[in-house]
Order: sequence, then structure tokens, then C-alpha cells
Amino acid sequence: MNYTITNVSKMTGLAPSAIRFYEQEGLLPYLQRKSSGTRFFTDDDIERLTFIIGLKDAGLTIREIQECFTFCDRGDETIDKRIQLFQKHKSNIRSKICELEKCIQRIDDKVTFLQQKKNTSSTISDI
Amino acid sequence: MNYTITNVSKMTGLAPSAIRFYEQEGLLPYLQRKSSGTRFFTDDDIERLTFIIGLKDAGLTIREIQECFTFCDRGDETIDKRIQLFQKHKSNIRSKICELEKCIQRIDDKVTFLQQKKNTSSTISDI
DNA sequence: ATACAACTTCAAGTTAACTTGAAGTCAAGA
DNA sequence: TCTTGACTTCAAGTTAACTTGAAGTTGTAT
Repeated sequence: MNYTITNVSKMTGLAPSAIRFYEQEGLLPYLQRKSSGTRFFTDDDIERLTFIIGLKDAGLTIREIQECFTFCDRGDETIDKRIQLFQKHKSNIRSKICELEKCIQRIDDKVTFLQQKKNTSSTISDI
Repeated sequence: MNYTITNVSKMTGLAPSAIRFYEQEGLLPYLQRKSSGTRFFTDDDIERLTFIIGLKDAGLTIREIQECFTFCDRGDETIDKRIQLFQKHKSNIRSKICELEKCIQRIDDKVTFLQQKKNTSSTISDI
């Protein structure tokens, strides 16, 4: 299937301007145009965009995402090297998740504390 | 112990200007000053900064971090209301974790693919 | 007493990642 | 044919999160 930029915007949640920006930054090198100049997107493009969104949410900068793709696309590195790069990204993301888990733990502690307070006394002030 | 801003900068890896900025944004409301006006930091402040760095690394904005602290600190809400706020905040963080898990899954898929490729053929090009 | 390092504030500058706006092109329908 | 809506480019504007620079203050060493 082919999609217009507005279709893709609705499918991905990205603003059309953001999609154009990503193309401009080299994140969508295989994007095709009609004779009129209008962009058209394939399912592969959608998949790539979805992956971009994922990496973005995981905290990678556009530059890093671009590097990731560059790395994926080039054939002058060994597979081991590429696997290594992915593993590195993965462990970065894992540590991010860890931080968030810690945050949730802290919040849980507070809630437990408040819950206990509610069940025993009734002065509303500290923590 | 007490520390100067340069001490804290070395301990945390944050630039002094960043620490001042965090104070200005309300992330360090309990920060004390000497009579001269110079900031001095306690171990509690360091702990708070470490927590801030963790949340930042996890992708929270300064506004979000500030809200997190505000929830913890304010006494003008009922306990139920505060618990509610915590739960909401928690579910936000949970969905962030979810995104990151998805990203890891994608990376794992890529790695599996590369691994298989390595074990069977040897042409180096796609994905 | 004076120099110097380390701090201070405040305003302006920077970078990433977009967004907005102006001005123009193109294809389809009345 | 003309209008309308969806697209295009390009330049300038915006926001977050800092950084940099200028100008001033303080505490300590010579």
C-alpha cells in the first residue's frame, strides 16, 4: 500500500512537519515521490517510522538514530559488530527502565506511608 | 557534610550552571546559603540531585520531575487525593517503561535475525 | 592592602527538535 | 475555467535545557 503524508501522520501520531523534518535529517532515505513531487510512503516506510518513534521514546537523539540506521545499512562491518551495537543500545534502555522502576518504588513507598497514616491517625501535614 | 557547588559538580557530573538552573526551576527547594550568599549542599541535597539525574536519564522532563517532588512535598491535599496523584504519576511512568520494553523487543528481533544470518549464509547487506 | 580564586546574579546565546507561516504547485470536482 | 484542498519548499519562530559572559562580592593568602 501507498500512503500520503497525512495518512502516515494519522497512523503514527507524528505531525506532517515532523515527518518532513525526519526525511530532511536523513532518517528516511528511501522515501519516494510522485511526479508531482508529493511524497508517498510504503509499508516499509511506516515500519521504519515506527522504529524511529520507538528509539526516540527510548531517549535516542535523531543523530543517534541516524547513526543506528547508517550502521544497519552499511555492509563494511561484521555482523558481530552490528550485534554488539544493538546490545549496547539495549543495555542503555535497560538502565533507563531501571531508573523508572526505582521511581515507582519510591512512589509506592510514599503511598504505603500515606495509607498507614490514614488508617491510624488523622493529622494531615508531613512528607 | 557540607559541599560547595564545585564539589557537587565533581560528585555528580553536573555543571555548576546546571545545578543553579535546577535550583531556579524549583528542583532544590531546601538548598541553603551561607551569610555570604554562597550555596551549600548537604548529603540530602546530593541524594536529591542523584535522584534527579536518574529521572532525567529515564527521560522525564524537568517539569515532570518537579511535579514528582511537588506531589511528595505538599500537605494541602487530602491523603486520598495525594495517593490518587501518585497512582496517576505511576501509570505514566509504567507506560513509559512499556515503550522501552517494546523497543528492546525490536532490538532483540534484529539481533536474532543477524544471528541467524551469521549461522547460515555470509552475504553482508540488508536490514 | 591587595590580589586572587571561587562564588554570586542576570541577561543573552546555543542546540535539538520541531512548528508555523508565507507563497506556490497540482489534481479533482462544480 | 475556476476553485478548493492537499500537498510542496524555505525561512523564521518556539521550547526545553542548559551554557556563556559580564559585572560584582567574599574569603583567604601573601
